[in-house]
Amino acid sequence: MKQPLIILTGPTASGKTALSVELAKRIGGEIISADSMQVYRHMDVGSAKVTVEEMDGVPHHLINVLDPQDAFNVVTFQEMAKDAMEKIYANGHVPIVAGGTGFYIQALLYDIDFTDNDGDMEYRHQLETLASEQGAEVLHAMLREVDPPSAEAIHANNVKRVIRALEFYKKTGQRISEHNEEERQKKSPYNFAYYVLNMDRATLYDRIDLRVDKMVEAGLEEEVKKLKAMGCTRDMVSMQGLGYKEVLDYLNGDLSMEEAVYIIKRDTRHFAKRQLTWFKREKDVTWVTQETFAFDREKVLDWMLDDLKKRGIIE
RNA sequence: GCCCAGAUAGCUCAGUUGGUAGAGCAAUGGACUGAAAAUCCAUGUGUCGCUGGUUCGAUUCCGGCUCUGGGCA
Repeated sequence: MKQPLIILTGPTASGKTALSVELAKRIGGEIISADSMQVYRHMDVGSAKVTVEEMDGVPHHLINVLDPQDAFNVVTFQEMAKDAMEKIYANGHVPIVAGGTGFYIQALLYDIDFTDNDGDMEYRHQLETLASEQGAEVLHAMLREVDPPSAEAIHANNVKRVIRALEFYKKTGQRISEHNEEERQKKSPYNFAYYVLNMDRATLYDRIDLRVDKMVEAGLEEEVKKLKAMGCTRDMVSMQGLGYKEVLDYLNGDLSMEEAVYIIKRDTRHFAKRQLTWFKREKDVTWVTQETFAFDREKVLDWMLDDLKKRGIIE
């Protein structure tokens, strides 16, 4: 018998957080955050982190578990999330994965195998300098030597992914293109429902702009100042978050606050669009268009509960 | 009131020595399997302000008008 798993996602500012808490309360669920920024402590306003009041007594996992100096990636996410799931099942509860990082959701839902090869930082840096000194084409040519299908699929300018493909080959002796092909065939080991919250694009963009303004009012600048004082720098994973890198640039005198806010809004819109592209491609997703429920949370919940029963995920 | 400079894609602007036009940004679509709030790719027709004239042909030259900046009174 497959274990139940509920996924509740959508682009930023689509209302995931509030809905996930309500859903958890109704079905006896616990929440696992699939968010690459809310894992970090001291990063509350910029990551739009759920507050303790908002949690309303519902257990949340993978929130405030790392320091901003710590690295975070899919693999650690997957490990931590699987850990949390075991505990939740042991409690007799249903895990609700809520968060906007599609890649993380995929890794968990299909139990993607990231094999046990460690990231080779030294090799990465070596390739990075090679790329910056001799150009991206050189790296791409190297990849074409060892893994032609990957070279075909990955654009030469996408240095990050070219490096990962090369690193994978070096560490495992296998082509990442073959590995990906195998993983792509996987069926989920869970009895799941994958909800994606969405709404009219213009409405979403308005909400994003409004949310960024609220973040600034809520003290984004102060938060980043503290992080900077703690020694956080742009090269850290945590400081690549939207809102953080821009305010850091502002604090370093490279931008005016006005410019920083403009960029945060713009890039958050771009991000939301990318999230949507990801979910569109993901199979087995159930789209939840907010307009059809007149943006009424109760109505959405009623519909979801009904849908979950039909799927046999809850009783 | 007079003088000068503008008026071209949603925005900022370039350009056509007269043969109906192009960049950046925005926007849209896409990729993604150990950096993913990251990284990367693709897509550019718009009464060239309005109106007369010159011309085979005007967005481009000339006149008038309207609007917007700036300057002088």
